Amino acid sequence: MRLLVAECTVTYRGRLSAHLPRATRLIMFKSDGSVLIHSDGGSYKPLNWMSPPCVVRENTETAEFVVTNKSGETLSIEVHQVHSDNSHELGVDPGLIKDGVEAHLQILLAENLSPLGQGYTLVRREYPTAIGPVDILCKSAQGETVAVEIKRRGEIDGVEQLTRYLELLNRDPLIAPVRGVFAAQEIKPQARTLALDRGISCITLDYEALKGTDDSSLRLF
Amino acid sequence: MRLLVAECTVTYRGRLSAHLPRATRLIMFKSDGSVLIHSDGGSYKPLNWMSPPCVVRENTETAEFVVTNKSGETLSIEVHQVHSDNSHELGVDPGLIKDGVEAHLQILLAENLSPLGQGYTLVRREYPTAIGPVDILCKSAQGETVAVEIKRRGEIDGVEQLTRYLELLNRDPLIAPVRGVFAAQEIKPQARTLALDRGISCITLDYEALKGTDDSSLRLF
DNA sequence: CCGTAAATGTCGTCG
DNA sequence: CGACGACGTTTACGG
Repeated sequence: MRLLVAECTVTYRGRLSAHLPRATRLIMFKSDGSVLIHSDGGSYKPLNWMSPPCVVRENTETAEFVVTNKSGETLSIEVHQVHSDNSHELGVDPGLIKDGVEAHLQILLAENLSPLGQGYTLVRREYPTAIGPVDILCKSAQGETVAVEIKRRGEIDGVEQLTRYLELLNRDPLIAPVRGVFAAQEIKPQARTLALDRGISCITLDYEALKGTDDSSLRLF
Repeated sequence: MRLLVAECTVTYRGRLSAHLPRATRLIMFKSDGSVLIHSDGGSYKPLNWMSPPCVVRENTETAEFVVTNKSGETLSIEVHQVHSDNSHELGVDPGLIKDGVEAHLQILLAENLSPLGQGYTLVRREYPTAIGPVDILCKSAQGETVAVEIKRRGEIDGVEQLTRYLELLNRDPLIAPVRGVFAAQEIKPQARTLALDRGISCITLDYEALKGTDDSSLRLF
């Protein structure tokens, strides 16, 4: 990894055009060819960048870098003044371990359907359909089939997604009628309104409470 | 901006939990308090990070950094061995200039509706409804009202969005019936199929051609 | 390689 | 400050 702190001017041409006027920035060259240009603020997103796979060509005469990828996108970096230029050998990273994403909510809810109500039984998780898998398919105490869509944050998109599944499932006379449940840690008002308008019920999930009922906790770290 | 290249172990606890085993990485401390941890590969997204506003507390005894934000999320960085540690004064960045995003497509199409067909007239751009603004509302040569949804890349979500607008607009007897047009630089096959199934027509837009018809080109850089 | 869905999404805008 | 949609979304996963 090469870290170049320099006054520079940058232009990207590709899916759109973007230009950075002359200023001092950090230019990060990663060993896979990717390049990131960071200012001293903002969030993790660089001002400008090129994702791998790509090739860096350095012109030492003109102090210009041109980074290109296969689709013909280019990132041109004109270096006016170098403040610092250091390279480091970092090696391959062992990578990130995560816990608490949607997949975990799905596993925990499938193991314990009680947030849905009494007497629910699991048909299967990731129930396959022609337009993608339904997160959880189960049956209520009364024997109704119930499709559950799980989100960390419940927004309109998720309701639309569940609606498409329900439409398809209800065309199958073997399992119709199917009722929909929208389950999320947090449900936005507009999503709740749309769901209820379509006869889909909403429940909010408590990840910590779900994890408390799980006998296989403390697995990751 | 402080650039620390070091062997480290990192743990994030917040919306989820995430852990990075011991390895050599770049730790970037920005002047607004934000912290980014990068490996020597992958794309622009750091392995782990904390977004501003947040506070960094350094414990020089234990060689540990703890970064906290208002919501109580924490990022703990345990430093085992320092390879390099440099700070730089970068100043405020003048920021990025962009050209070619959806807003430009919308402006250009509103100025010249000919891609829709002959004799179309603009009612207004960003036509307000209760569930959000319709990109372009116009009338055909035959006097039909037409709602246009513009995307750079046309996918299913965009068709769903236009469908919701059409449903709402068609409830208003003053402007009903309203026909839908899905316009994008590129339309995914599944989105096209869904649109046509719902009686929505699809057109692909050529940004360069649209810009060619625009008298106010070459404004940005 | 395409297509879909998730994301500690982030970022802008508008109320 | 929340809601909502765009993003050079990126990233992971499945066919």
